[in-house]
Amino acid sequence: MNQVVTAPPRVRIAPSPTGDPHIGTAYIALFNYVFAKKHGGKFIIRIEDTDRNRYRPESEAMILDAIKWFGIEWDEGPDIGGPYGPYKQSERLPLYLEAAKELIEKNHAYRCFCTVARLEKLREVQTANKLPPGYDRHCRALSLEEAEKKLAAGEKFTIRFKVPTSGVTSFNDQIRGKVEFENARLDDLVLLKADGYPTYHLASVVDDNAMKITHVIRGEEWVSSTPKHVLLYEAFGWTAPLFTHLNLLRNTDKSKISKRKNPTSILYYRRKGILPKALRNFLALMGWSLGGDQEIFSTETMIENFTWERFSLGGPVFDLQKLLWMNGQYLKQLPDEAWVAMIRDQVFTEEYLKQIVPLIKERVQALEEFIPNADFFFTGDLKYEGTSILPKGFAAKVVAKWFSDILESFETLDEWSVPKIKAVIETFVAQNGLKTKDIFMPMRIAVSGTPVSPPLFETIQVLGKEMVRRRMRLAMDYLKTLKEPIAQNTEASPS
RNA sequence: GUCCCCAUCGUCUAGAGGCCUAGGACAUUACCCUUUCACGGUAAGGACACGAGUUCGAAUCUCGUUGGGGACACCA
Repeated sequence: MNQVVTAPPRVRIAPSPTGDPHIGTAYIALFNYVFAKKHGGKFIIRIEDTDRNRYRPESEAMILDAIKWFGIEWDEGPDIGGPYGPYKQSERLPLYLEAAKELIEKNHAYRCFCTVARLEKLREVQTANKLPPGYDRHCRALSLEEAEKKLAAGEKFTIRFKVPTSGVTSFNDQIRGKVEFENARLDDLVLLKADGYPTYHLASVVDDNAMKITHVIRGEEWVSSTPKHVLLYEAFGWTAPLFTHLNLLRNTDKSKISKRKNPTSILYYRRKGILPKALRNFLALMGWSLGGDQEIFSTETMIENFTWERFSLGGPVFDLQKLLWMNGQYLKQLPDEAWVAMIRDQVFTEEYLKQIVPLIKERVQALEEFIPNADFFFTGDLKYEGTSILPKGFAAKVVAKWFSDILESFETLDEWSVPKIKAVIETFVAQNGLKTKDIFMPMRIAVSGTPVSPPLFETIQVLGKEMVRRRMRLAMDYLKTLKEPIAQNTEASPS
């Protein structure tokens, strides 16, 4: 387990640009970075944009930006290049094609003409019969002629890996030790999709090899596909890197951290005013410790003292409260000048003020009224009280469900703009046979904390998706605490 | 359902067979400091999941049980 690192390691993180930069990415990045620096190696960022359905063009820049803010520097990456570029998988497509072809030639892969519908049906039947779902290797048995015929007929196909049907595949995880899987339990995974893009499995193996990655340090969710990767390395005749699977950050209920239950966007924490060094320290503690009682330590100290032995395997619950405490510790140490600069540069930014002013200026008569009218643009979590969040005649449970549905629609938005937000709300109102006023007041109170505020859609837009999501979730939590049978004519009173 | 991983206070963890009557931190409670609030200080409650074994001795090693998590996509 205490492996000796001889050559300088090359490690990478491989985020996919499918949305906001994720806190889990920062966590994994930190350990990759620290490990690399400890041993004088290189830390690389590679963008895995092979899923064109979930691809969000704005996401890549956001991820790089967020990691930069987080305070760890990469030695090679899509923006700065490096000796093994390009560092974006969509720009490396020929490589994967060639690799897939090579595997077919070596008889380690085959074309699969099964339709998505057939696979779905198959899975359905398997689950119904309580069998583990998996590909039944239907096309593996296809003769060469049959395959050629389908190919000539222009049938769509994927390329699947021919996984050995017997034997055992194992790997030595740097913190878990030897992990073994029976090959018979593995199914023939897709390497190349019908659209010509590779799956993660193919792309990451090909790239890790091409980029001379020595250590793959990634999340625990990859443990069960690692034997497939090992088998791929063998099929190619390449040496596999050393694997390390870190435990996943968890919600309070111990499930894998999710935006439903926690703010997961790095942007949220930046906006909140969490200091990068505090976040790094906190995330480091989610699985690693210096050894004694010291909890506050710098990333440099972590690098100096880093060993995998000090890593613990239990899935750590992400505790916002402790992060806040730790952030406070760091904040207190900062000189006043730093505070002034931070408030000017991060809180009252020109960009943010420019968005807020047009919403406020028509409702005030003197500048001093600005802050009281715009306070909720600058505060974080709001406190809800009373029952004014409930429209007359609706149960709290119902309103919570509204919020949940609207939040879901917000998630699908490809652009956070007033027209799109408006469309979501209006569609929702129409589909549920509500009156506009039914939903406006609850929404307004949820996002601004007050029944008197600037226009709703603009407010939502300016607050930003992360903040709106957070506040609506908190409002939903609050709604759940309201006693169901609300006395009809009770005045709204603080609870 | 199948496979894999994991298991110390509510939470993050220290603990690598005797230093453990299990230590620290967050949170909680009480008191002190204080015009208030906060900070700070002091204190309290609070855990080795269970059962077998190995051993003179087990939180620490082994096995089983239970519990939790992850994976089983033409997503990563």
